[in-house]
Amino acid sequence: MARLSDLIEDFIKSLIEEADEEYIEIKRNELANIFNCAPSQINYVLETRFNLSNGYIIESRRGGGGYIKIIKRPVSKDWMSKLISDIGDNITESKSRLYIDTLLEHNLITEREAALMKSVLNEKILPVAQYEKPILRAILLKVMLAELSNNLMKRSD
Amino acid sequence: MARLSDLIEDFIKSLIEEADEEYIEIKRNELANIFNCAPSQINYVLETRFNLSNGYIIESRRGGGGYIKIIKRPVSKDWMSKLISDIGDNITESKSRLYIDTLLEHNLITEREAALMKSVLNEKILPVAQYEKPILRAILLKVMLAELSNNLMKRSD
DNA sequence: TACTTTGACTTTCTTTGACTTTCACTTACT
DNA sequence: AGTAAGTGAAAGTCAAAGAAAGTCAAAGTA
Repeated sequence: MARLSDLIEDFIKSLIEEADEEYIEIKRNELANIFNCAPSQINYVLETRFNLSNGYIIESRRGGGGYIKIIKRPVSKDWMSKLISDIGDNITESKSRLYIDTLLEHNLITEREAALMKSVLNEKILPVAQYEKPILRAILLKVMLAELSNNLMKRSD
Repeated sequence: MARLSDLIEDFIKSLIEEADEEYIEIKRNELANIFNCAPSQINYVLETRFNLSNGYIIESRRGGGGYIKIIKRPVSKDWMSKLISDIGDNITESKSRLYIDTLLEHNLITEREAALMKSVLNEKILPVAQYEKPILRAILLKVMLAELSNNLMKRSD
């Protein structure tokens, strides 16, 4: 007996497949309606199947005209995915700077982009406990790399 | 389906686009009439999409012959530092996206930079407790803006 | 035991409408 | 003629209603 969550997962993936772009927008209630389930079930599916480590980014808005946008980041099969898995769950500031400098050296990002990325990874500004900083930094770096991956891949192969 | 506020926003922006000057004058009631909405809806759009932080100034007059003047003003380093202080110590994701869109509109950043910035502010990826997200987001946004403003300064004449 | 499903409650954003304030123009009074 | 009061035409304010999505924990299931 297929789990509901799996059906919803497949459905969303096929929507993305059919779409011209690498993302789709859904209405949570509509989707819940199609599958005749609680709206919060959709959130569960998104959290468990469409999170960053699965290569997806979610954006949403509440209120009238609200929506959920599911963006696919094809980070799986190229060097970028290796980068991302290399980073792991935590990373020091100096290591993360090295990654960024490498991208810069290969002209994959601009000086300003590098500066922007570094600014956010700065040890001093991260407002969390000492031991959590490398964890937070790893997530921030990964999400930025994922964001860039689309663009970078197009140029690099 | 599409938010009424967004339609009105787009309409106003295209009016400014077409205008010879960097401003337009509207009649609140006429505009409300075009969109078949309550006049105060116009105020809502102005407050949320055409405020100072978004790079616009509003001037108006009541009474007979009244009008609303919407002025698009060039954003500068001064504007940026004002924005930084306006942000305060917490901010929602949608507000922060609006600010980034403003930078983009005024050609202070590229599409890729905008995407990069938005990615780290994403509600779903910030790995901290719910109530801390707006706080962390404010810090990240401000540090990136500061970095940009630095960078712009170097370049600028 | 871990994963899934459900539902009550919360938060965010938008839309509407009743009421208020301001302004230009007219009318009335000295 | 000059001022004061009245009138109607704007725009402003604010709170309530509406429309989504988010959260969290309890209950169900494999």
